[in-house]
Amino acid sequence: MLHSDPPPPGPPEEETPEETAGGECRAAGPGGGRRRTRRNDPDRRTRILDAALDVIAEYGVAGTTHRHIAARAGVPLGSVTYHFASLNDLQAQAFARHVEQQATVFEDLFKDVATHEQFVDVLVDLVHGGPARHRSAVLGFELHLAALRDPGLRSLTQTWTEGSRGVLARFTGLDGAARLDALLEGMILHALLTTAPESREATRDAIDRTLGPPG
Amino acid sequence: MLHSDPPPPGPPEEETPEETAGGECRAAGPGGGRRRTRRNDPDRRTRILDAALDVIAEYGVAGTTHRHIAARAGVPLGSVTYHFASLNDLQAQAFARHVEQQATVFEDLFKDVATHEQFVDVLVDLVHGGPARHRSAVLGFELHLAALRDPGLRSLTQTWTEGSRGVLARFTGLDGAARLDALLEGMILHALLTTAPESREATRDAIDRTLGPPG
Amino acid sequence: MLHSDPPPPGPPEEETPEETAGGECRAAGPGGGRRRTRRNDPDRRTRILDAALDVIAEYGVAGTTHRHIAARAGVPLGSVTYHFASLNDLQAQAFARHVEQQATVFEDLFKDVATHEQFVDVLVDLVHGGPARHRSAVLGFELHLAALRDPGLRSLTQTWTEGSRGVLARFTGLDGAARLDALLEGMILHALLTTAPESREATRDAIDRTLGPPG
Amino acid sequence: MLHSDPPPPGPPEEETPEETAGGECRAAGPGGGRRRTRRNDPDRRTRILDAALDVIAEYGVAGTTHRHIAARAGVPLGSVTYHFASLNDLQAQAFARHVEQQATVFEDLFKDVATHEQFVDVLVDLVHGGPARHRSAVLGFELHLAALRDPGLRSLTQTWTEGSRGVLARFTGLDGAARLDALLEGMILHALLTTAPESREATRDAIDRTLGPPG
DNA sequence: GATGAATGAGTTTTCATTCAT
DNA sequence: TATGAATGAAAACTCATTCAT
Repeated sequence: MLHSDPPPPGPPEEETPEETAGGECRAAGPGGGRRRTRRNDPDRRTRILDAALDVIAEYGVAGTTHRHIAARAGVPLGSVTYHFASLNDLQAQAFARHVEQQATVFEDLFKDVATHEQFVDVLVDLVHGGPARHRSAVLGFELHLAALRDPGLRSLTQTWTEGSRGVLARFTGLDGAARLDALLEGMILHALLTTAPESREATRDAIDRTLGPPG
Repeated sequence: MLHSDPPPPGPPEEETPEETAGGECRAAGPGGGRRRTRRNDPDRRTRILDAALDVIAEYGVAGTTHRHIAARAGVPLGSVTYHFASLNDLQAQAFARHVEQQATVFEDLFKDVATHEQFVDVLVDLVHGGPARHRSAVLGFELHLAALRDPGLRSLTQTWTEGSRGVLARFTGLDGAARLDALLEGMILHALLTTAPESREATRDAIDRTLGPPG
Repeated sequence: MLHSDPPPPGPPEEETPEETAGGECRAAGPGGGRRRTRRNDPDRRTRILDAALDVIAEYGVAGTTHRHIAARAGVPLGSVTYHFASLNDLQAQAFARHVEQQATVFEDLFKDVATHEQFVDVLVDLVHGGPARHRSAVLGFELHLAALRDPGLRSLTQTWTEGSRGVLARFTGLDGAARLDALLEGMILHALLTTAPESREATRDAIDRTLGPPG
Repeated sequence: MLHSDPPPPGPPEEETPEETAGGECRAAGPGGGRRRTRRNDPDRRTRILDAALDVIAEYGVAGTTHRHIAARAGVPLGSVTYHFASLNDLQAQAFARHVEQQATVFEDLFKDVATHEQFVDVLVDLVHGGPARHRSAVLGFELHLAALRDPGLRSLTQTWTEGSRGVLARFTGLDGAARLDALLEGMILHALLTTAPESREATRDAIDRTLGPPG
């Protein structure tokens, strides 16, 4: 449920080239031999996915088109439709990549947390992340909205929620994690939109209450 | 920040009547039947706005088109572009209408609340509102996302937030209202998506902690 | 063939209200009594015509629409369609008004011409009229182009040509007028477009040759 | 400034083929007939440009639409918008092509001119070109009008004017070329519109005076 | 008489997707 | 394998015109 910006799309993790996408209608060439001219741009697929995430974050799902994505990725239009069977497919895979990345990022946030104090500090940072977290926060909400209408995306939101709650639960227990999850989500959304941000103290207070003894 | 469904928008589902009018001036004999074009429809504008909200709720801002809206409102396509200068304009006015309506609805929810018990009950109902609240909840989040990119919509989200916080603050004080607002937002979003809803008790517990003494 | 800007649309010459246009399909009311509520804006018709000429000059025939004209004239859209049966009609009548006005203007230009010297001076002024003549020059060429495709406008161009040649012929004879007419037309067109205008001397030279003894 | 008709644009008049392609991928059995979609059409772009010029000549810039052009070129509508970013763009490129073509045509007219007599003969032919020159003459004036409003087209009219004057100047000197240019322009415009064409002798006379000794 | 509302046709443009190469 | 060309569908929007009031 939390998000921060993914590493720059330089050298990503060399996705397995299982081409589920593209040209699934095409008659297989004679012999189906796997020529390897493709090696010259091995991470184009992931470049496209990252570009798609950029576009979704900037223009919303409504403004996401093959052309925008191709332009952002710096690849020809045909390359996008070649690598992904449909725009829906591409969006789904992009969101999947985002969730995967954010799971790691989120996990790492708490790597060095030893005390409750530190734990809360990290959470407050998360809410007050400012522009640095803008992209990932927006992507998170876009995914939630999209999942509302596309059941195929539900597994992603579920994975995400479970993952982040799992991390939080190590510090709060399962119930506290659920409460915290909701609270953070709401506070991040408001932080994105407000012109008068809450103080860090107010944020900390809200978190403390959620984690403290029942009222 | 809270929402429930507005009254059903008049008689919808009446697909575009496909009126083949035009240029019949010289063909109609003295016995020409009087076609029932242009019914007097004084609140067509608002019907279109309600239809737009329906469409946004169902398909998202991404899937909102003049055609969808016209079909849903039971008016010809040209009628939509006649009443609204652009699709953006229409969306903005629809959201404005939604915010206005929800302000009233939200206010009314607490009209008869006398005790703290009753107050919390209403809040829990809000989160667990089920399909009845689906439409307004979705519209709320769509508006938030849209406002993220269109500064022109910010005043709406601000009005909304201030309004609902104002109502809540009568029971909780300003700070409590802000905390509650965020918490409810997050819980409603999760309630929309989850397949395993939280129990009412868990929801009540979260609310109680947020309103109770600091941890 | 020459043109300069018409007088400001203040008090025009009170066109005869022969409403050939508008609502020709409407069933005449009982008794067809001529109520006189219309007297409150007697020159609205001509205001619309002048606005149409403005729009044609500025945007070309291609950009001429009821809406543009209505906006320019400061009248409601319905008023334009009420006074003129069709857009074509309106354009034709606007061009007719223009030709009529320009005939007068052109005539007046030579009112005080006594010598050949003065005559040529006026012609040179005409070509070098600058922005003051821009509108009428453009309208002249728009009319010519439009008349190329709409034979109904031919009588206007013919009237115009005959009129201006008639005036010129008083100083040059018929043949000279025809030559002069063509030369001026070409020079005016070039003057409209060029960034490096000819000198007045060059213009005068060209006129002199055209009027002088055969080569 | 001069113009004559380009070679006929390939095989026109072949209305849009109404190819109902799309999404047949899963329906075509192993014996599915091989539809002859997408013929290899390397100069479709220029065919569209020529069609655009035809349409402009026939209906004017005002009547030039994607649909008209597509129909005239015998290509589907989408093909026109694929090759040209906007209708303005298309018009500009079409005009550019026209100017380019006419430069050559104009040059060629004078290729074999050896004497002054022959030179004047060619000019008189130009003015009295009749229907054969209609298209290019109209296009010339349409371009001039369009350039009046779109500064981006000014370079075209400038190129054109300079080019034709350059050719004329070889026979007349620069000043004479400018005078001749204007005179011819005006005479061609009048020739297009008049129902009573001037005699060739009158045309020759006007040219002679323009080229002869100053009056 | 005059006009705001209304509408169907048509405009430009965008776009997902297909396919020849 | 990869891509530029191509295309049908549909999007947003414009507009001449009609008509109830």
